[in-house]
Amino acid sequence: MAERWLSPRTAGNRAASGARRTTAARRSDHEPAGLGVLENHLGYFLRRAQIAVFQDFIRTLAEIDIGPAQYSVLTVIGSNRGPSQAEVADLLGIERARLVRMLDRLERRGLTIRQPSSTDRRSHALQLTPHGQKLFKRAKALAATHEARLIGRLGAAHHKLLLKALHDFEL
Amino acid sequence: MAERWLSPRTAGNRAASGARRTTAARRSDHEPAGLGVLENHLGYFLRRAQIAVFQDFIRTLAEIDIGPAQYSVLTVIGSNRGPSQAEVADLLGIERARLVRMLDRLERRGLTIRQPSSTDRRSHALQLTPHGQKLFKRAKALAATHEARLIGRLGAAHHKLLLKALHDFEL
DNA sequence: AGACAATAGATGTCGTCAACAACAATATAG
DNA sequence: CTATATTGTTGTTGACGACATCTATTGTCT
Repeated sequence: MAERWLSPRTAGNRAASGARRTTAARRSDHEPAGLGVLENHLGYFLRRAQIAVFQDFIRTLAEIDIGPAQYSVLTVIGSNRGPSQAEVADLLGIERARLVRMLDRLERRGLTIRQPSSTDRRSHALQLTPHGQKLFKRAKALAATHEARLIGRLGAAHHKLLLKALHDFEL
Repeated sequence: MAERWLSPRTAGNRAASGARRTTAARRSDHEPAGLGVLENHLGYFLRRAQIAVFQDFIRTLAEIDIGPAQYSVLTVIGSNRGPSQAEVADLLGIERARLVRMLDRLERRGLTIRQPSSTDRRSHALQLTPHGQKLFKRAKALAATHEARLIGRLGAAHHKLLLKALHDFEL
């Protein structure tokens, strides 16, 4: 079951939309509600950073209706020659059953196809369609815009530091 | 709609369980499947780090069946005097409707209660029950174990650096 | 060569998530 | 006093995450 720290949402939060102060904001007139020990948990801040970044990504790619998960799958398919579903699922760390359903939706949108493997009749060689390639090209450009915005906000050095620190992250 | 980068899972991955190499592993004998441009996306690595940390948290607190979301809610309720649902939802950045259902489940477990507010008949003052306080105490101890393990893995300096970098994260 | 094990992909199912909508009761603003 | 906003709740939807089970096919072992 997916679990997550709950954390303050970013763009689109109710507090941002309402003109009046929220109850929480009013409360801080006397005794601000606090996060307690959550302040010391890396997981909590990882989650909220992830939410913030994902929301910016989703907003940025909204015009082509591609979310982070779809982008990951398109990227792996587009970067490898006819990978199998097992390979894609393994690489991205998702259940094969889940990938089946994602591919179903991508196929319905005409973005990817399942080609019979020439060497293993159980397998498919996944490919982007011409339409999928075109859309993926646009997705990459938009994703680059999103990442540039992150870099702008964090600073190039900070962004690089985070990328490196998280890249080597292992438990 | 919840979105996420897909990324390699950590503990419990199929590759870890099977004795034989996976298709992806075999493939690397000739042409390793790659992540493509995902390698350069902060969001991708944020997601996989978050997944790794959450899974360790969930394993660590499995004995008391408390996930990150429940822990967050219990922490805010336990750290504030009779907060309202609106306050808790605002602070944690979740929809009020969602908190209602979470509180329903926590109440069913006998961990929290909704006291009528003395000042606002629309509101509840949320509280941990004695059982909830006891369980929350145990949860804090287990969460500290989880965090200590993170610190052990990352190194205290690295952990602190990440915590600070993510703490100030804003989009 | 044949039996058995493993793999690839698919479908079913369940509880929960995330989000949106709509509503009633109550508080606040004017 | 009336209009607007807030609090909490219920309903609903598509997707997620996970597990189970199945068929077709390939690989391994004897």
